[in-house]
Amino acid sequence: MTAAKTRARSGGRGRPSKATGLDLKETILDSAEGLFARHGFHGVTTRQVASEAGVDTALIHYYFGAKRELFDAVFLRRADILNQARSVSMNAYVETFGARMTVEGVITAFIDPLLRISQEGGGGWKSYFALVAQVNNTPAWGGETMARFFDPVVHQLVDTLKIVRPDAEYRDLYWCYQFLTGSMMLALSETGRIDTLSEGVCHSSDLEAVRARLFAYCAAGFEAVVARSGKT
Amino acid sequence: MTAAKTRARSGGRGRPSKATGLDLKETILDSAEGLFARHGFHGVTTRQVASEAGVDTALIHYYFGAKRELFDAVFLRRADILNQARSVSMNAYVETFGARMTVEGVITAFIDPLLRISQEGGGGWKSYFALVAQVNNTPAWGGETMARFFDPVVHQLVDTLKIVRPDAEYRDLYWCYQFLTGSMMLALSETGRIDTLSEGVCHSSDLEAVRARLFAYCAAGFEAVVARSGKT
DNA sequence: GCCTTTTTTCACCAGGTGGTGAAAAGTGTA
DNA sequence: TACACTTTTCACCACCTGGTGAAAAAAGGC
Repeated sequence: MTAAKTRARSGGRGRPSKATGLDLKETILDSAEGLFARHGFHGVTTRQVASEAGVDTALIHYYFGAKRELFDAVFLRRADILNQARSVSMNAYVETFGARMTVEGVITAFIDPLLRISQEGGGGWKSYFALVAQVNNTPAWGGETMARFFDPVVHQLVDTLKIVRPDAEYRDLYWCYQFLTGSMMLALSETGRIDTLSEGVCHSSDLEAVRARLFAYCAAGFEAVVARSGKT
Repeated sequence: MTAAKTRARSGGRGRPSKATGLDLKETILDSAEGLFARHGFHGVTTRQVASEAGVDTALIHYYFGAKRELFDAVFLRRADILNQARSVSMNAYVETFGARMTVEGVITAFIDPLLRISQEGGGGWKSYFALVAQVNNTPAWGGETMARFFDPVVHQLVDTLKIVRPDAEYRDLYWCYQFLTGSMMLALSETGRIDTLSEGVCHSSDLEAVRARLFAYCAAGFEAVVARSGKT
């Protein structure tokens, strides 16, 4: 519905207004992304996607094949952008600070691109992060899906942290990463839970508040775990 | 299937072996719990639940009504036990340590009951935690569901932390709780992601490893956030 | 034994599901 | 114009969905 209106409105007087081909493909992905993010894979029907995109059901299968392939296409579309942004951010940090790197700096370089993209990248990204958070907590097939798309950049984080704290054990690094990703994904998915929980004091849409706390939180936690492990 | 076999096997030679009434109700809840945990609410059909419980589909509606009510029954069944265990644990900590309480102690009293229950409470609890983790990351209705069942004990945590660090602002406390709950739920849901990510170094089923790190991690993060906020 | 109440099964419904095949409409090229 | 090709629509299928009502079976009270 929404997308259909937008599409019809988009062409002003000059150009032919109807989206076609690749544009329409993109429209379908947008609708699917929003719906999957809100209701999960099984909570969405191809009919709903088609309806919101203002498109016939058969067209979805024409472009993407089965429903699951549509889901993968949604997941894949932004994964590359995300991975590249994080990789660039971390490389830049390493090259700029070299031997003066800190744990908090590395973690910031890892997380901040996501916050910035969520803030500046438009509405689609918020849906996407909610989707990833949901997949991250899906036991059945979430683990492999996450691994398939995001493992390399995580290994880059772990390796960089290992440079900053050479004495740290990999066991600790991986566990700390899991704690970190749990916090980060929940914050990025903006479920609204903190709004009601805090009775209006905090807002899950306030990513600036997240930025002001999450980096320090994770870094301190990391240092504490490493220190405790070394002590034992 | 599984449950049906168990049920048939359970009665040895003496007693009538067939479960009935409340026992059967419990069997249905068990099957539903495991399936919902793995595949989410929409990923499970009442037929699957019935089949795994070795029961007719209509019996599910006879006992629980609509599918959503079955889900709520699953969610509710263990919520009370959970909340009471946590509340008792925190009260005991407060009474035992009084003015000598620490942030890490409070956080441990809040989280450890869940770890212990997951380790000692039998297989159903692991499914249940996976289920809660999934609901926690569901934007559509996860927020209200979590609030409905778990808000009171969270407020107890926040209030206790406020006693330990009276200068801390509530904003910081709530954000730290969100970070904490993200880490905790992901660890408890045992998605298996850390196994593949760490290439066998860590195992998501190793809750002892979680216990050895998560409390210190969260406590240090909390202290860092509070310190940073006070400095500003 | 009989009778009432609860528990369990069976047959079934209206509507929705993912997906397909062929026709139609549109587009570009000559 | 005619032609080949891509994109979009339409009608449709076999199957599954949550849910119901009545009959059957079991359990309990007397």
